[in-house]
Amino acid sequence: MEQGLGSDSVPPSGSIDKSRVLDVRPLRCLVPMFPSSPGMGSVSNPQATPFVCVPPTGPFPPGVAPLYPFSVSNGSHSRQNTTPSGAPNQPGLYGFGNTTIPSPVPLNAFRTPQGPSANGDAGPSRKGNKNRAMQGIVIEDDGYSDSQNQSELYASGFSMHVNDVEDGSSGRRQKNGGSQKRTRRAQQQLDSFSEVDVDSEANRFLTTFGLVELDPDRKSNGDREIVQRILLVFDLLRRKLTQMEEAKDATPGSTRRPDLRAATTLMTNKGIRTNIMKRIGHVPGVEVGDIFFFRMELCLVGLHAPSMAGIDYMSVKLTLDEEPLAVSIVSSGGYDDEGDDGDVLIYSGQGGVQRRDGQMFDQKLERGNLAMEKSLHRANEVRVVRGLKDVAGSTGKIYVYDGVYKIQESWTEKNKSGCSVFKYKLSRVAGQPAAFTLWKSIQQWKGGVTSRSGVILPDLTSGAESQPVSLVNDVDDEKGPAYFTYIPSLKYLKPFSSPKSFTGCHCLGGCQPGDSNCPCIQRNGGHVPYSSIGVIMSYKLLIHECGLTCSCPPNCRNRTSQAGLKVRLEVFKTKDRGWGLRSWDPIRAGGFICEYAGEVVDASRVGELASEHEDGYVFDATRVYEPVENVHDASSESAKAPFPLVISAKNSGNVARFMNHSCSPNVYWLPVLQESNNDSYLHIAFFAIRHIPPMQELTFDYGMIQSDQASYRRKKCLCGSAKCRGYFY
DNA sequence: GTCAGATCAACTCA
DNA sequence: CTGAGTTGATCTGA
Repeated sequence: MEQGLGSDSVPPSGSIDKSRVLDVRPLRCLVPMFPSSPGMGSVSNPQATPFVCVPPTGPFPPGVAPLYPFSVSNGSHSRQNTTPSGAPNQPGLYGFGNTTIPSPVPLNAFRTPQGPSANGDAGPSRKGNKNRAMQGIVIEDDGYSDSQNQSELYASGFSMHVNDVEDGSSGRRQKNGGSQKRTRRAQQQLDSFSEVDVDSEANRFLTTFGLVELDPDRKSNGDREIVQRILLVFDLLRRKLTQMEEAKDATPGSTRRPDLRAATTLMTNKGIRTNIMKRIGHVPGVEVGDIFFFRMELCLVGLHAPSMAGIDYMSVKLTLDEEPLAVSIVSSGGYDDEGDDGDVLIYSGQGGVQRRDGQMFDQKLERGNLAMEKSLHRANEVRVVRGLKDVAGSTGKIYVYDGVYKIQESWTEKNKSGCSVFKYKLSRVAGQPAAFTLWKSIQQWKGGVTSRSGVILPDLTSGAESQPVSLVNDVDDEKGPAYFTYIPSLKYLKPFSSPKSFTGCHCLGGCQPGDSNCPCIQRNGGHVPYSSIGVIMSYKLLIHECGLTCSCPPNCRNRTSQAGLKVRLEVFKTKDRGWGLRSWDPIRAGGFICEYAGEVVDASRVGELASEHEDGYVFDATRVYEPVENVHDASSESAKAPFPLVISAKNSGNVARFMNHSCSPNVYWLPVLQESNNDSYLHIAFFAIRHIPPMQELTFDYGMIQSDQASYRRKKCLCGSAKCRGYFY
């Protein structure tokens, strides 16, 4: 039987003839009769179809049902009486809020205030299985907080037994119990490393970041904090698993998927995810412009649930019937989506491709395509995630949340193989911060097509770095910071001396993960601390990089911080905090950004530096750092450099001297030690805490001073974060 | 009608 | 370029 259609609304035949659904003509000529949609009438073509669209709020013209003809029942015209007009609306949430449709009654009409909903009496037509009903509804806190529904929720796959370690060895808790697929998979995992290892790693991160018990409310509805923490734990776990894979099996051909493994561990085994309640419109905790590097990340934070499919949709109870509405799409260019000026997107429907042999056939008006069609008529907001090629050169993709769009029209086209494909034209809802268009602008700046406005110097390093660093002021008249000499790395007059001699490694081709004989890898606990693209793989107190006496080449993975800038940076004038630093390129969580260059200050001279401290051009590794729960894992309680390194960047330094303080930073530093014979050179390297979208200011926590000088060095903090301490040093 | 398990589709990712 | 791999929706049968 069909789902989601009440017996009272089924046509005389007694069941829905699917072919009729699929044969519905492309609905491009259907135009919603929303009173305030001028211009849309121009595409109207009344003769093509007997269907008439009506405002979701009604009133419905006589004989016209709000839904598709095949679900019309005799009593349809009386349905408006059944919608609770007094129900509190959430303007914006459904995308109708500030437009011409003041009251999104149909979309939230299904939300029942209290008990009755638990018994499923939301309407006689409530069919479909429980999952469907539950996922189809945007729920207010009171709607689903009763215990029955919560137990239903967990029964549908969200385990609460987060500490259930003994379960780990036997594989994941899953619906399809002992299928061969799973056994084979479990065997493969045993071959690499055991589920127990993964589980304990996951538990470690979850404990550190306070996610062991994720309360149901925050699973249903996220916030910025929980979204960032979940993404952080995901990426830490993913990197850890990658590192473990590499150590076990150095052959690059092995197709393992740490991203999937990490996501499954968190979502399925631990129930760590948020915004699992699908909704129309923005997702709490995810901001326009946020970037992601894996599809599973979209899934974890509830931005886009399907792990592969491009269209996410939900069932919404509009009147007595449920209908699918699109909630989000991922545009990855896989179906040659074309023609967009940044605010308009032409999106292709899904399906039409045989996955095995790539054979094409006509797309059908079902699933996501049907939901898109419905959303066109309902004019609800659809989240758009743009998939872009990673400019950093690696094969991966970057996903940018570009905010909400509305579907303007739809039609079908014949593709190259002669099969029909659905097309949807979406345009961006106005008033949202630039996201995708910003990326396009940056591409043009880089290509020299258009120039960045307010550029004072195209490259303030004068070629000292491998990448230019622009100096930009589009805020006021200031022509630049006080004069200084640009040097790309830290200048030592005299190295620290280490007690025991170190002669270095002999890895002529660079230190390779899994090479247990390499002394540099040994010093790093058996792992190369960086990935092949310069991402720090796990959080340590200290990184041992290869030094002067190592035989490996300069491009050795274990010399990442010596290799210079990886991203295109600019020094810019902030509104109220002097000069700051930001990046044109996206930066992955853990990505190396730069070191802190300058002159090493003799410890005995530190006292003389008061004025430089005033200027903020001093880096002091001897400061006390608050436990940075968002950065360091539990084993690294307080970061303390092994040597009392103090750096002055007043007279000479690099881009790092422009990085401002924030109490909620997106960058952190680690001490990096390069040893040769009895000499120790300590450097300070900066890494991204989380994914950083282009043009977001880079900031780190300057740390605390524990001395009597503290009080007069104290400065008012303008970082503006919710967790701001109010001052910094 | 409900539920669990199986199957299927999907703009992945290395 | 190929294939192992995931989630969520849908289907099936008891």
